Amino acid sequence: MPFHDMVNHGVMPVPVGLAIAAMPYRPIAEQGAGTHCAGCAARHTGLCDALADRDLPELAAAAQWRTIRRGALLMTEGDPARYFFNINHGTAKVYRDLPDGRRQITGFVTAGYFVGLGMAADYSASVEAVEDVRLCRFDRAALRALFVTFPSLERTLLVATGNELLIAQAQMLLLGRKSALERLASFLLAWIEPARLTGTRLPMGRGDIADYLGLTIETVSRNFTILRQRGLIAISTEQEITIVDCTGLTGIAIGAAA
Amino acid sequence: MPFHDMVNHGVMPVPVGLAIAAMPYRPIAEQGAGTHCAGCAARHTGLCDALADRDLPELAAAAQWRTIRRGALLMTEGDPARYFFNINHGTAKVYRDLPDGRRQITGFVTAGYFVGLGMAADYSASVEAVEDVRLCRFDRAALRALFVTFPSLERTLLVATGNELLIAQAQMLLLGRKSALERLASFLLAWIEPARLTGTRLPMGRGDIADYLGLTIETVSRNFTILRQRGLIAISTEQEITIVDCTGLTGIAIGAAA
DNA sequence: CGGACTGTTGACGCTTGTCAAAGCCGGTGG
DNA sequence: CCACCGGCTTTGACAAGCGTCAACAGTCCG
Repeated sequence: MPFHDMVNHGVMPVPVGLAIAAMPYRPIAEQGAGTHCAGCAARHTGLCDALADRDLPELAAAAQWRTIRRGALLMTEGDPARYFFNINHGTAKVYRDLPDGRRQITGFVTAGYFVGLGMAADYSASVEAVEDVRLCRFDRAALRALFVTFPSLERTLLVATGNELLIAQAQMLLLGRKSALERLASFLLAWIEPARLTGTRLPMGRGDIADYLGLTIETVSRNFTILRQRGLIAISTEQEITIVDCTGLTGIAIGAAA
Repeated sequence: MPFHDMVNHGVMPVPVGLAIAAMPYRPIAEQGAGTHCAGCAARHTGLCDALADRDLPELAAAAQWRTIRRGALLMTEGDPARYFFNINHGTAKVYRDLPDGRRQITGFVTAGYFVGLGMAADYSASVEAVEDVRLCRFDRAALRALFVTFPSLERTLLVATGNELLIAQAQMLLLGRKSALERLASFLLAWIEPARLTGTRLPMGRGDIADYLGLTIETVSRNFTILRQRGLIAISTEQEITIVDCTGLTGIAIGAAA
């Protein structure tokens, strides 16, 4: 449900992968993925979507299923980039830190997203699970070798990386030029299905939202209150959020004059 | 000479293409590129570097040489994305605007850079020449068709797009978390060769720097003065800039405590 | 010489950050 | 069942960094 296609001006554009509708829970520890790929619920939302069924085993040989607990790290900035990830379920935050502790979350990744697209020798950012995450982990070297046999893998990654770049451009506009209220409105429109009448619980806390929008926790909280008092959103005691006035919220998000 | 490899924290990472050393000026109007490719000064800095000499004619068939005057647009946000560009000389700015006129420059592109990497149906940003620009213009549809014959083209673009993404992440950290002084220091380190003793003239004006760093012209100007007064840089009357204290400037740029 | 453009500097105000405290909720243990 | 504790969120008072408005200086060019 997160990340909807909005108008161009800075409301976040479409994501790299579509969220999958539902994902039956199967208690998977750590194992090779070979036997699972064909019937995998993420069969057509991930990297494997680039291949035909008969070619899946070759890809599966380079992959492993993993479950990452909330708060655990998928990767750490500066470590050798051994793996490439494909999120199947859950949410993780991608971030960079400054030496004195200031943090910028450059993006949240959910089902269907790739992690590790920038192909440098070392990871360029840290990634931490915001809620429990299930994913497919690929060995980078093995994956690169498969590019020769299956150019469609490279095509899929090129499209995904290009989309990430567009999202990044929108986020630069947000961080460089939007007010706190405009940033929060943009964020909510990207994460909450506007037509949905029941409340949506965001997986990340106020601190993560602040680090994503380049603000402080207090400023985020104050602007939540402003949006609520103006009747644009509703917030339940369980922190479930509903968009009440989508038009008004969009107007704020794109920075329409006054 | 612009864009040097810095430490990780937020000083902009390496660019997608290396700047070429020198580029002899030839008054080229508008013509097919076929006869020029083999001897082109950008032969090994652009898209053509992905191909062997004997395969160049096929790529050249989809390309045209162009010269874009300072202030002219390469593309406009929202227009159908017919072309793909490879800069050979000069500097251009990539930007997005909000309806009320606020502008965010998401990047400057120089020799070796690709423009139009995010493969959407419409251009996602506007691009304007900051100084006269010479470039190779490719027809997108024709280029896509060549991907089948020459997968190495796709590989080159994937690497380039990945690098752009890393640069974008660094810029998000800059825009979201760095002070005005830290932003300017980061920018100067990316654009001026630190070891160079003679002054460097930046191709863009204060307004463009402000739009790139998410600041105003006045704030940029004030922080130039601060860096100069602290003895970190020198500025001649012709607006040529020299880095005097690279260590100190780097310390500010990465946000080292105090 | 005069006008346009770019860059610099100053005074002031507003948005946002900082510091502090209180409310709310869930979990734990008596 | 209730008291207590810890984390997260909200709210308030205040300060600081940056934006806004305005004036002025330097350069280019007619």
